[in-house]
Amino acid sequence: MSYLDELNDEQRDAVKYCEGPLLILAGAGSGKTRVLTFKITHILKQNYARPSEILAVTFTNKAAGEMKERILKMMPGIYFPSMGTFHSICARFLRDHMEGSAQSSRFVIYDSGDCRVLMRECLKELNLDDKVFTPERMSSAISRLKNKLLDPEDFARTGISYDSRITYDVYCLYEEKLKSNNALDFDDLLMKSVFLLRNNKELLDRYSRMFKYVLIDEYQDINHAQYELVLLFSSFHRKITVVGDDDQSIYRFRGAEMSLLMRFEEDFPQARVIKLERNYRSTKVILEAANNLMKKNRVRREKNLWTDRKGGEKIGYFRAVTGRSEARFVILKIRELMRNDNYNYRDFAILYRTNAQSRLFEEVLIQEGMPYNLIGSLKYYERKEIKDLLAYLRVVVNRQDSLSLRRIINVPPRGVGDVTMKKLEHLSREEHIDLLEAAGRLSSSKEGSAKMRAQLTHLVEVLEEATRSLTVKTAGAIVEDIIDALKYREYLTSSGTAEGVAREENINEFITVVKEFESFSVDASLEAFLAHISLISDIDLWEDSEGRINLMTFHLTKGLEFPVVFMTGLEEKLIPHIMSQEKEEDLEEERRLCYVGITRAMDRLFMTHAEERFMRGVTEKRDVSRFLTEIPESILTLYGGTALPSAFSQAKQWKSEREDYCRDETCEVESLKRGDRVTHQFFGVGRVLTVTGDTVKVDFVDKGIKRVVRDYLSKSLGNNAPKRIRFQKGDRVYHAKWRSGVVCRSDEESSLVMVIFTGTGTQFVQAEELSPLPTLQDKRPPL
DNA sequence: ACTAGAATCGTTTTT
DNA sequence: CGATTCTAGT
Repeated sequence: MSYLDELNDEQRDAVKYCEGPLLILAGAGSGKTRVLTFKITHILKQNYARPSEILAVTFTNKAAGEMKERILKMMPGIYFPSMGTFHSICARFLRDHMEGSAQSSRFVIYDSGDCRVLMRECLKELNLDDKVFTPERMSSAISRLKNKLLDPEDFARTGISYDSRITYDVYCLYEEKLKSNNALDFDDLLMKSVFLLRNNKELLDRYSRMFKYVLIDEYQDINHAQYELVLLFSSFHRKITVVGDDDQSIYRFRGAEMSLLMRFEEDFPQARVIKLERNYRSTKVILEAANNLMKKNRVRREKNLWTDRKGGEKIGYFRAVTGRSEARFVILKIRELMRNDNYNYRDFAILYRTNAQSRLFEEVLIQEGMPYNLIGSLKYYERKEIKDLLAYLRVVVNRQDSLSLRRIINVPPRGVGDVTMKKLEHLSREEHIDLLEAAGRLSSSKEGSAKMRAQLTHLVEVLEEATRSLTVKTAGAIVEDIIDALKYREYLTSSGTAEGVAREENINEFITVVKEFESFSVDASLEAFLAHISLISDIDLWEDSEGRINLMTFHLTKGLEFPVVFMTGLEEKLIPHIMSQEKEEDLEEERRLCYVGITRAMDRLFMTHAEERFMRGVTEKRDVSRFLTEIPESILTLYGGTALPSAFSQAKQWKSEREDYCRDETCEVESLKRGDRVTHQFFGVGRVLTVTGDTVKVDFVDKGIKRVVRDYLSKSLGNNAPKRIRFQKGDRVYHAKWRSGVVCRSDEESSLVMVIFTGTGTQFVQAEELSPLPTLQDKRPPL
């Protein structure tokens, strides 16, 4: 059994124990993924079960994919039907078995944006004060209920206060709307699965007998509904393996209950418990920082994470003046490490608490011409034209989806406005027909203009025709049909604007995505495509082999590791976040979040923060995070900054870098003030009006008042005539709004440039709005 | 019905 | 600051 030799004693125990329930308490970096994959391989090799008899739940689809890949390397040709996230497994389960119940198997999955729209409708209908009962608050209240498996009736039995009366009304209406749209939200996927299993003994029997082994990863982050699901699926064989680490529980806000991990032995009294405490990932110094931090938490299992790796570099600490100089420090440090220690871009992770912090890093990275990967800005599916297209497709699959129909009923414009919509809604309610049917009827009546009716008739026909072709055509073919029939391209490009052409490009990209899906998916139907699209997460799309610096939130790093990690924005109000500083449980969760970040680092760790931060238009003073002060001074190395926080006032160790990072702030920045004469590459000569953070408002002689990023200005000494720059295919460019991109086409005549932007896709912009960026070859680390 | 400009508002993490 | 919603005017 050669594969078992690669494991340590505890890991091997965990792999070989297949007789009953098992709890693996796996500290950070202790090789839990390895244990899980080996265990599944072991089960298969020993013929304890077949692949279809194993239920394996991971935290992301990506993790599931990697696990499958690794097992496939050891045992080629295997297919695992039940390996994935709770949500994807449940979606599949419901699609297979919900036929005949309230929501049919053709349901669509509403994302949080869709749910917000739906919730807004509810609140409006109930005439609730939307200052007090905001869609966000009500949504999260209902989400909590669903995670606790309480349907409106269950909830009604538990409380009677005025607020809960309102919640009850909202919940009922919200559910009603979901039902009438034949839609489910994320929480429904879990809750309805549990209800289905509870109410259908035959189904429960079948599934629980089928799953001879149930394995759950990241058990510390499961919520009540998921827990119930685990119990149900494993109820027959009770051969359940869960892996978790209470110190890494960071999803309380979405219902995760750490206590479920804590009480596993009570739920399964005969359970074995195996602790994996040997860390293979990090240096001793990094573990010491992590362990010291976690000692401060009260609610946790005692543990002793250890490594026999030698000490390693001390943790780099940098206190910057502004957010921008913090970013600059990080990027220059990366340069230096690449130069001295042969690191590749992909070895670095820049981590932060909130997505808003990524901006500064992006800006500096762009300036420096360094490639990066921004994870968690899944902008693609948020683009208008893509959402429109998805809305069409949803209606095709599920004509009851009135939310989606409403979105596209007047796109392209068909003369359907508020008045017509009101009529349609009325008709739909009176006649008990869906909205699409109502549109069909109205279009053959005498109501409204003839032109509008003709166009409505066409729309209904196109959609219904697409629905009929569902069984015979692939997703891609249907998408193309609809785009052609509705002249969607023409609609986008008719305005003749650059934006329109860019949107058309995005449509092409979408078609490519659909076709790609067709080629790798077993099921190439439109339904399958829509289901797939709505359940992929940010991290699923991350490709780590690309040779780019990685930017992401602390939350998204779970399960990942990087040779060099930068933890940034370690300030009070950011981490612990201002919203999580009051309650002890919240605070402890923030500390765990910090712990998760620290334990991602393999070789080197840097912790940074800024004295002041520019957010939402104002600059605010910031204090160092209490978590940073919980790390012993003795394992920190202080890099230059303007001052030391009081907690470190004893430390004397200063580095020569100091001057480097201060220069940006004190010299260049300080020197730019109102009245200064400046030159901009494209706008020419002007005078500074105001300086706000990183943005400077300048009154240009030729171009008038514009706001530009400070870095693209230089103090002007003479009358440097601005040159017009020609862009060509392949040039890297920067745009104030869309940020970095690569030139695709350039039209001399109109000075329009087509750019594919990293985050936002294709756009057409005026050449004047672009600044050239150094190509990767040009920009070597400075010596 | 549609549009452009004004006003408002929110401060986190995500399947 | 920036995204979203509201409003007034065509």
